[in-house]
Amino acid sequence: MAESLQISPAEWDVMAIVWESGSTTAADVIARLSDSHDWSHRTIRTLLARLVEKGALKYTVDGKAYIYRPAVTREQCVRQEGRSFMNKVFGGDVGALLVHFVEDAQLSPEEVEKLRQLLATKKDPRRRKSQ
Amino acid sequence: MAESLQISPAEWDVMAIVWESGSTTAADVIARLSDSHDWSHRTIRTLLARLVEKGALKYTVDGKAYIYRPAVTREQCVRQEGRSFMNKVFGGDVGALLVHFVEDAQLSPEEVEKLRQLLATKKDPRRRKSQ
DNA sequence: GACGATTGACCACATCTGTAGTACAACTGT
DNA sequence: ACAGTTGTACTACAGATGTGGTCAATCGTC
Repeated sequence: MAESLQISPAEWDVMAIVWESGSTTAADVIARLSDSHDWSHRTIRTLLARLVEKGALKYTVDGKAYIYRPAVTREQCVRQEGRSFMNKVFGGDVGALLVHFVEDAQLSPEEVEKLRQLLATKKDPRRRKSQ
Repeated sequence: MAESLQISPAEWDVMAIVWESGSTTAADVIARLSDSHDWSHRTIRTLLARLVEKGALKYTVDGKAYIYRPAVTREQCVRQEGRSFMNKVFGGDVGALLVHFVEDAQLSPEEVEKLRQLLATKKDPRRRKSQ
């Protein structure tokens, strides 16, 4: 199935809402984006249409309006975006990427601990498991 | 100074070389990119010109050719790109970002250990800082 | 049943990107 | 001094992106 979807930053904001909702209408997306963005509803409708065109969203008709649903999973897109970012900025070096974000970020002690535990499971191959 | 430079993926490949070299000529960049990319030298010259125009590179004239040098540091750009990526894909949640990359990546035991140590310095405020 | 609000379809338009081509000047070898 | 080589400047052009307008169908309302 359609690999390598190109989702632009503005489109991500729309996808984020649809992923979160599972299924929504344009009106809902518009309402939810109005807090964070100063976009015309036209703009958002255009983005929705483009996402459908790209195959990132699908819709069913419900009376007058469309019900939008994701056609790709968030994980899929995150993985893809993540890889292309990693390649672009860190030349594919995950280690460097992680070091950068750990250094740049303000992590709470809880997050640090969580990550250390997560790393612990990565260190020991026996606990790696399931591919 | 000039915040928010927009450096495209293709331009990053060029910048990567200039950052690494400190200062180079177009010919050198072209030569070094020929391994990894199948770009016409025209394309690379265009990218160099655009980067100068954007203020990411500067040059001095040396006889016939230009000597290009970075006008912005790699760290600056990495930080900026990192943040916009984090905001776009992870809604600004560094923790989620780190978890994602740790899970997605194949880290060598050495890398895991290095990261755990790095995290250790983050956890304890007393050891923070030290450079 | 006409009317305004809502919604999708289609259109527009400037800018950015990827990817080059053309023109022209300078340096170089003979 | 002239031609080839090399380098920069200017131009091109299609597809992606951000941003939004016009139009016509539809739906609820008076």
